[in-house]
Amino acid sequence: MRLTEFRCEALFEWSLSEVELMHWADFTAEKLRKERGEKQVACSGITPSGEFHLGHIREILSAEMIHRSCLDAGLDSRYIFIVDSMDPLRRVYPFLSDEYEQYIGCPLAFIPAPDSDGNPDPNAGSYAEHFLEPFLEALAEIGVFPEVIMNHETYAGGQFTDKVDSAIEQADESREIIESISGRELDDDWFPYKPLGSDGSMDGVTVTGYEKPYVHWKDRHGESGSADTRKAEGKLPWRIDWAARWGIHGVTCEPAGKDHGAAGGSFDTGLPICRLLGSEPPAKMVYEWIQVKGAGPMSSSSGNTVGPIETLSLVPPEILRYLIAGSKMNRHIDFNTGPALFQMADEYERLVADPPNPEAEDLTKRQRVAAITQSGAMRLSQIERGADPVDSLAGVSFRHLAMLAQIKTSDDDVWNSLRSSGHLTGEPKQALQQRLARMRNWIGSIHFPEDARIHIHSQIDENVRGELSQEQSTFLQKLAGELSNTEWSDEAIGSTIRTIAPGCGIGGREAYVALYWVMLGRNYGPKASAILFEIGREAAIELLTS
RNA sequence: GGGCCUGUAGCUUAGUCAGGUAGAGCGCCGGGCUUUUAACCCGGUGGCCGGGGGUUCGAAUCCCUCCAGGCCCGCCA
Repeated sequence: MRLTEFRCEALFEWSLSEVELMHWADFTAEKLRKERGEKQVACSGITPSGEFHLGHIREILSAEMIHRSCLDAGLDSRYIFIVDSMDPLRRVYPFLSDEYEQYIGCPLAFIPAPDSDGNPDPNAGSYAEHFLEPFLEALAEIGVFPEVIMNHETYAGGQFTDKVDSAIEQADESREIIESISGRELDDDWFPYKPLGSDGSMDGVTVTGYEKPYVHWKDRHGESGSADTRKAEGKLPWRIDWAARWGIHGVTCEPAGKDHGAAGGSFDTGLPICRLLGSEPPAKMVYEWIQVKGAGPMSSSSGNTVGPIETLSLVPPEILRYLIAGSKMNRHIDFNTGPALFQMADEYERLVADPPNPEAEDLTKRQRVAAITQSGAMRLSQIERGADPVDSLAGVSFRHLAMLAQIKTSDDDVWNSLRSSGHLTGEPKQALQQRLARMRNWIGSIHFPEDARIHIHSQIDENVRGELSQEQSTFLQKLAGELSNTEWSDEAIGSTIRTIAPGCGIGGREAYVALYWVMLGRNYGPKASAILFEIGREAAIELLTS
């Protein structure tokens, strides 16, 4: 704990003189302090339409890491997560039944959630909540606990009223900003507020007048009415809504995807609109796309990308955080749930085992930059802020767990194995249990790399038989005979192997190579005695004598 | 058409903003550990920093230009 505090202090010291040598989140925190002072509000948002992807995770983690960096730098920081629950249902998604046609244009907060068949279920709560819930659970797994703000509640609470009034009073200016910056032409009947019609949809509703706080409308059914701007009876159009909420919540930082960041995109129009409505906007900050690819055919039409929930079911959360923390924001991330996961885990574990020390004196500028960046990435990758990275490994390497999970079918056997090898004392912590669960998911999925898969043969392959020397064959025969009397434990089997080998005229290496050849069809592998143990006495003897 | 980002070793990349001898990890090769956590340790291999031009004593870094890739400009992060 004290060490962590010291490191944060040290980072801050660096920042004063060598701001450029910081991790991007720390750099941003420092920049925010200079521009906006001690109070910071980091923000990210999501539309709970049900279509989530990893880009959302990148956005959220970027904001959350900046928030953590602000806290680490001693700033008074909040991280808010705005749910666009007032956004309308735009189309009938593939996972919805046609019955949702009737809800198009209605705010997601006000329409029913689908049941398992995709039909509206009046007893399942709101659509927005329904999809938000599992997403928030996923966020909790990666250590993200935002202040959740449902945008429809902000409308219902009247917090938007002044902004709405301001936008309507300055409708011409708003229009001018959007048209000149985005380059697109707005319809003549464009109005900076979209009231809900008689059927609860904002589609086909025309504004007929404004008398604060009421927006009068006429809808496609010929009905007319008035929307109270102090309530959730309508909303601002996206480009204005976004700009308005910056002011309402005092947002000082909100990373946006590069679609919003493009010239003329919603960030560019948001900045002047936010000022038009009387508030100071956050500085423009844009992050690149992220893509996580998996193996095999996926439901998604665009290649075979893996969604955030599925990714989290396979990838350890700190590794996912590290993927984001270790990449610069403007860097496109291509990741896969195959071999790259092993590599990323290796890299992470190397850093944990041998933490970079930015304070070392004999470092070149380059090395110091790397050390600072890496130690920042490690710090921000922890699920719990301030936690010791060593704890995240729970004492077991990713590769070791991959092996154990394959040869031990029961979790208890894995724990026993870890106890006997000294990796574990007592009962496994929840973190370790989850690691194993994810590992099993991964191994059981098509994403697990084929060459990391252990295929235990049930009999000697003919090609393999040809490779074996006379001595090796003799060894295998003798071993088979001996195994029928050997105590069936990992250790005893190992000892038997080592005892028999010399008597067959071969060294230990050749003996093991022979064993691996017949068991796995390869000349190397995980601990041989452990595999034999797992195969079981009878099957093992059958294999060796086949 | 307008704009943004990227191009450095076989792969992933650091360094680019404030120019000062190209760094790292993985892979690969060799050796060690009298042999197993696909581990670990030591050594080695490997880059005209996308091409060309310019500024400079000096350029991966700044300027111009070209090439290649990705993306945005319809509320898809």
